Amino acid sequence: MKFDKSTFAEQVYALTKLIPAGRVCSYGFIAQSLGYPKQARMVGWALNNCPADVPAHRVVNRSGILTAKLVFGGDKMEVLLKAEGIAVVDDRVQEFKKKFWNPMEELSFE
DNA sequence: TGAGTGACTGTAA
DNA sequence: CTTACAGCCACTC
Repeated sequence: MKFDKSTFAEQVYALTKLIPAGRVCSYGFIAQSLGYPKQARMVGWALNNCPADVPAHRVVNRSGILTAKLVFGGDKMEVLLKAEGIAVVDDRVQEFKKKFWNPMEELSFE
């Protein structure tokens, strides 16, 4: 594991920061990538306490739904995503499968 | 110490 | 894709 030196939350931040603009990822996938397949809720918790430099708006649930939008406090999340080229309709990411970012492809986690 | 809650997910219908 | 149920962990009261 590449981030095993950091805490779970720090790992989440690190991975989230690596998400390229115009791409999104799911809580569960991040958790799984870090070695905690059932800790999706902890990813959400971590991002809830995330520093300002973490692009948490690129992280959605498995259906591509902007569950964090409400917590973001308005439509900031949706605006940010749209600014990066991600179509958002009714709190849902359009072409979610296509926009999904797979950490394994970029980082060669093995 | 224990019950309640949550930025979730897998399975089933 | 949605809805419903159960499981999961950390945090708050």
